[in-house]
Amino acid sequence: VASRDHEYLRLAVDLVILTVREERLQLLLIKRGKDPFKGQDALPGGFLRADENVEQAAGRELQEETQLNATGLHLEVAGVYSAPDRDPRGRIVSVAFLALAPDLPVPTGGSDAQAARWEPVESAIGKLAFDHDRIATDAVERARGHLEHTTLATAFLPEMFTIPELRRIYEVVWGTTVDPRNFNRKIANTEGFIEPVGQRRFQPAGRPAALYRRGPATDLIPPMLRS
Amino acid sequence: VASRDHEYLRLAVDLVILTVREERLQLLLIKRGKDPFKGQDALPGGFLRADENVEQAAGRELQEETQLNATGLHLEVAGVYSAPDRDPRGRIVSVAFLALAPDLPVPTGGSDAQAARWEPVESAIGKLAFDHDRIATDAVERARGHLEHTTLATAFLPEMFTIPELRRIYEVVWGTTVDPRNFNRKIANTEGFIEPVGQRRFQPAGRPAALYRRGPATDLIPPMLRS
DNA sequence: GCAAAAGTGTTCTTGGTACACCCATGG
DNA sequence: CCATGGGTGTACCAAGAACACTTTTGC
Repeated sequence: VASRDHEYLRLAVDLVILTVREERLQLLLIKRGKDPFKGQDALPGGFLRADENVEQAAGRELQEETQLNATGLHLEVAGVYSAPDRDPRGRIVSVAFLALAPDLPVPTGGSDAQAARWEPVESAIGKLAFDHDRIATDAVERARGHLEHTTLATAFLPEMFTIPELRRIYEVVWGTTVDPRNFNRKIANTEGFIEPVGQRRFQPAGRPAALYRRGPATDLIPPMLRS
Repeated sequence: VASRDHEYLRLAVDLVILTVREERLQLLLIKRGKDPFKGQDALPGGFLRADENVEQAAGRELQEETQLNATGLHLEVAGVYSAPDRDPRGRIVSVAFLALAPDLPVPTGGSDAQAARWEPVESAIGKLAFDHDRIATDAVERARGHLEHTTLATAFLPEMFTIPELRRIYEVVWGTTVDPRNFNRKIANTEGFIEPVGQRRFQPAGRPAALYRRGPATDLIPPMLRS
């Protein structure tokens, strides 16, 4: 492992996959199948291979450990964690990725993991293996900021969605309330955020909501600030 | 070097150090003293050592290669570059750092580097070694965005500065003009951005400008948008 | 008709933009 | 007094906040 100055090391990717499910912000966790931390909850992840970059490694690990398909999922680097003693197995530096996913079917366990499941962020953070509590905390805060300045909130929703559903994403992720009347006009006035699909969604009660899909815009100008 | 799946590798840090100098945004470059790319311009940087994290490695390399002191300099991770063939010496993944520095004395060459110097970003980018053109381009855009949402513009200035000097930072980094009258009130109304020091700076002509120092605020709310 | 939820209009206020004007210095 | 640049005041307008009201469904 070591050479001059211990400069050879292994590079891991760890994934913070968030979704909004049952009106709560939830985090994808696996139960570790091996030591160290066997049986404890952790972020999905794994080691970089010789023929891939970190983005490809993140997509592959997501598929292997959770059966989720990474195509179409927004995956971005959220941080680098490199404390020399962060992993008892030796010198391992981790590149953390953040992804926002729609409310997908509960994932099943894959190769290295005994089981994968969604858990609300408040109860998940505080009991994770390695330095994953810190990684998850940082990534969640990054996701909250993204909603202010980008159109990424739609990544939490399926292909077609209503404006009230989009608003609830903001409320759940931020833990605040958002005025439905003002939200509607804000979204409608932002060119390219959403595009009408010409259908409506019927519900148990109340007026049906119009359906939309994602538009081409990525930045939200002016930003939507948390109150 | 290689083990199963070539999973052992070396981790480098590369530094994008920006300053505003002679009314232009400039980038700190070194001329490479060794192959590969010997004699070509590149970003300062080097390998992670066994007993340090990437932030410490970035500060150490900055000191070694450019004699600049990293204490007090804002250093942040700006990206991870991990294409398998990005370095002809083998599998090397690089963590890019961004730093904003005041107009410091021209640095002298250090250990690995034959010479270090400032060069305007427009002429520097396009001729750098490795994938450093890409790294520098990404980091410069990140710095431009920081000025909109944070108070980091003051990092380009010495401890005491005037409001017109701060305004020129925005103009130079963004390549736009900013109305001096409106800029003054915008800054003054942002609690904690700057604090008056009670002195004035005399100049060849015109009314002396009041001196300020950085305040405790880090975020700029509401943001200062580029026109 | 009534409850429930979607969606519109209206007012108020805040903050950005544009620009006229005044202030403080050196020569 | 004039040139030069720093700094203030004011009028206008766009966008956010608060909230009354209308629309469209199921029962």
